Amino acid sequence: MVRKTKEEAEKTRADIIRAAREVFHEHGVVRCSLEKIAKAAGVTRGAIYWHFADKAELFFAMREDVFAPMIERTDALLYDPATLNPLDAIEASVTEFFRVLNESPVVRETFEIMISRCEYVDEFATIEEEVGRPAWEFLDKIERIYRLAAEKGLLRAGIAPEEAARDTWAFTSGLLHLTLGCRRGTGLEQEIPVMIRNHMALRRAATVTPEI
Amino acid sequence: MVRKTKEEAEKTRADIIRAAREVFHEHGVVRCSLEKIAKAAGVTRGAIYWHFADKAELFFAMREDVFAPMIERTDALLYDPATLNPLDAIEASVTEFFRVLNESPVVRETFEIMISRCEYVDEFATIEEEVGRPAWEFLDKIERIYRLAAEKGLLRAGIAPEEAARDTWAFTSGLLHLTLGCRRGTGLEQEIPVMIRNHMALRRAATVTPEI
DNA sequence: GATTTTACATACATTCATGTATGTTTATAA
DNA sequence: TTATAAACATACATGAATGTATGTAAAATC
Repeated sequence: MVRKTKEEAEKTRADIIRAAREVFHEHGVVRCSLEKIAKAAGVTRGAIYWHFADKAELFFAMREDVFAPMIERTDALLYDPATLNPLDAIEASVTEFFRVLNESPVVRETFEIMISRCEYVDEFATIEEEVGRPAWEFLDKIERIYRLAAEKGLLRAGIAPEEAARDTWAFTSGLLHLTLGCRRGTGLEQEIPVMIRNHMALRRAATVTPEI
Repeated sequence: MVRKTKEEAEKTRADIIRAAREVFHEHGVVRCSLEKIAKAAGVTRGAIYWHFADKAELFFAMREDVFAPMIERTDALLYDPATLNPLDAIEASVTEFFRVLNESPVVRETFEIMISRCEYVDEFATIEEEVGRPAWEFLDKIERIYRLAAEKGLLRAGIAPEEAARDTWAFTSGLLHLTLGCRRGTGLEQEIPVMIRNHMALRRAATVTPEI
């Protein structure tokens, strides 16, 4: 059999993306061949060229597969109307991001590929812009939220919202790179929630702890 | 003429490293060919294979060329006995790091290559460990310094030295990745010293500002 | 001054990856 | 029911890139 139904074709596409992730992660995006990906997916290169124009497009599809739900998920926490303190929203969103990152191998592998297994040159140079965009959007988002917190008097006195936003932005990005770059087992993963909590605590306005 | 004097050979080696940096930066470490580097250096592949075993060794030599002086430079500020407040030492060291990064094209290109133009797989997987090592050593260094600051009562009350170290560590790493990842001209570079200053200011113990 | 290396250049063999062109079968629409 | 086109597999042409083997001329050594 050669011609498949639409569902079967979709499964083939998904198989290719899954195989691409595995092979990209093990051998690098530029270095690996489409032949290797095809074999890992149980198809031939013909199938890959049917579903994707080239390796760059396959890479982008693989990324989108993970990125879109991830952003949706963290944004939901960032903008959750039930959260009264905006700083709690930031803390919850960032914490959730790293929780998923550490618990989902697919997500983790995808980020590892993007950060340390891809050369952003030539056709991939334009992709770098795309890959980096969420980070820049995150800066805008938390800046607005920090401003909100400031208006509510929940941001520590003496800290400007823009300043807090850039600091948290750098902190988050650094945490991401360091936790991915490190060999597993240094125990950094367990510390992350505490680090985030401490980071945010520094920015919270002093409150009177209620006596019981 | 074929056989060169030792100084000429050293110049050839330096030329190759310089060319490698250019080509790595433009076309990626894995993707580019040694032929391209050879041409950019005005030699043949024979010369490269004479001076270096393979591309990985050339990459490593290029990195070391920039890394070693950089670490020496920042460590000098970090451990400067003339600096009374340890937090000043951290601030000076980090600020200097980013100053050099932004003012020296060679340094900047080298970091850009290591961060976004190299796939750390196969032979390069071991190199990743080396590339990441300074970051981990930096964590140890500033942790000790923050502890010193705490002993002197210069660290803000309520912050543990280890906690401060990890936070600054992530902040610095994030700043590096964000400033390199961004297209030039967003003006982030100018903001960096201020960001560092603000970051450190948050960690300084409250002092009585002397009245004049 | 003869010999040995050094510091490369040149040539060669091999391997591999890409893109496209061309089948081939079958779901699907008419 | 037949024509069309989807969903691939196969085959081919092409173009690198790598590593090594070999050549070679001048510097260094003796």
